[in-house]
Amino acid sequence: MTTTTSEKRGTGVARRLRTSLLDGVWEPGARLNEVQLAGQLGVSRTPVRTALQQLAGEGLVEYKDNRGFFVRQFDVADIIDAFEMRALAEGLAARLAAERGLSPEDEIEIEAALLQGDAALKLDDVAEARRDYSQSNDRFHLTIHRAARSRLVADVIGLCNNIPQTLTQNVMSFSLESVRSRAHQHHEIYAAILARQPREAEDLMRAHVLDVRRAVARDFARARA
Amino acid sequence: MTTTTSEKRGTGVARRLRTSLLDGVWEPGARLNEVQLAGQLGVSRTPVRTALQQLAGEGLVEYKDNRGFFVRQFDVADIIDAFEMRALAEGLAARLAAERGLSPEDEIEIEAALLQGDAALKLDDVAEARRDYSQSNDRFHLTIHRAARSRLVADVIGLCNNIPQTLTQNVMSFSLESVRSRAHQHHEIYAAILARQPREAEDLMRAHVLDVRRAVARDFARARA
DNA sequence: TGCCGAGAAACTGGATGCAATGTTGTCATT
DNA sequence: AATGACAACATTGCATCCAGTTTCTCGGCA
Repeated sequence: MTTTTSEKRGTGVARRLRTSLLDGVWEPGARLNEVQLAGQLGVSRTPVRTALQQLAGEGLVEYKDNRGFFVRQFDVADIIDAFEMRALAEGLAARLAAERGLSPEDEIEIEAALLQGDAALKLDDVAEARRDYSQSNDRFHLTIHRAARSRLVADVIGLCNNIPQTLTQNVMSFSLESVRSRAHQHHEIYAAILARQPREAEDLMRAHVLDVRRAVARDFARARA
Repeated sequence: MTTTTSEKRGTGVARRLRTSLLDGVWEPGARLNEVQLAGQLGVSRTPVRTALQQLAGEGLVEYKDNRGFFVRQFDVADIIDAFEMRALAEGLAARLAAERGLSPEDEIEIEAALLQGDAALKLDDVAEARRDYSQSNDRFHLTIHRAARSRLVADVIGLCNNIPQTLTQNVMSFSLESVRSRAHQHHEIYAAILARQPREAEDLMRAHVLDVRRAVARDFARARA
């Protein structure tokens, strides 16, 4: 018996499968049985196939002829590449945002995100601080993606983010201290965008993402030690 | 009655639709009727839907709830953004190729591509020259993508290339002279990769793609005049 | 003439059935 | 005991069918 939350649209199937994939519910390389998934999700094979097709396009699952869908497995190089690509794409997004200018709504949203982030870092409850900061971080970056006004750039960043989530998310939960050390970068990036300085915004954002990459790598190494 | 070339696999449907889309067979924004396409392709709606979903992931068509698939329409900003993104992604590919090194097969392939390109530019028949150079250009870039050994980077470049093809392809057919003026860049990029100089390979490739963008923009403007 | 709405037609979303392909387990042979 | 052939089973690919939504048509009305 399934929960059957009465999703109004088939995309809900893709969303549910995506979160399961990102949460690492299935082993990397595992075969995804359509009838089994259909049973678990309370729908027929058709929407399951639709969702899997979509997720294959996002790079989360792989398709093999006449054999169906398998959970994509990532290695260390994939994660490194994803950060490199993300640094470039987010840098471009920041540059475009600076070139095309922020809408009043975007300004409000970014400033709210920055406030939320600063407040989160002063919290005593570590779990709460992480949750709040993570949310503010998402708001900050998402708003810049929107401000870039480029579907392609947004798609590319989405592609990059789909990849390491499962690893980085866990790893990210370590050093709140290192997060704190990078908090000022968000403010500087915002200032550059506001001042309509595309070159500077791009450089700052690119360096910021690469800093995050470094921090993740460091925490990852520490976790293994 | 359709041609029914007896494709062995459903992916053939996606391939045929993709080429039709890139060739501009349908108006931008046109609705793609599933039963009609199924009839034309000689299959049922199911594989057509599968293909359209895949093409939606590639950004060639758009999906609207309960209304089906529509031909994606691009504007000038989309094309500019695609070149910017492609410059970054191809630059990254060149850097990764320089870092990870070329396989002997890749070396052979690139050198063959360069030879073909040089030969093409000496041909008298302009149409033949264009066709040959275009092919050599594809070989050159595709080999570098492969040498980068990064599925994500290859996917991103694919995303970028899906976008302006229909416009750039036509426009590209203009200035063979401007193509000739950039021919040496391929050699320089290859030299940098061979010499294992990632930074230089990235910079050269990025500049190369942006040069192409400039040339396309110039030819486009000239065509309108 | 132009606008609006009800009903009809067309189309998509999802479920199901069937043929083809892939997988697995058994058993005989060496 | 290992291997290979083969048959039974499981799973996918595609076609078709039905239900819900959208789109079109056409008559009514201002």
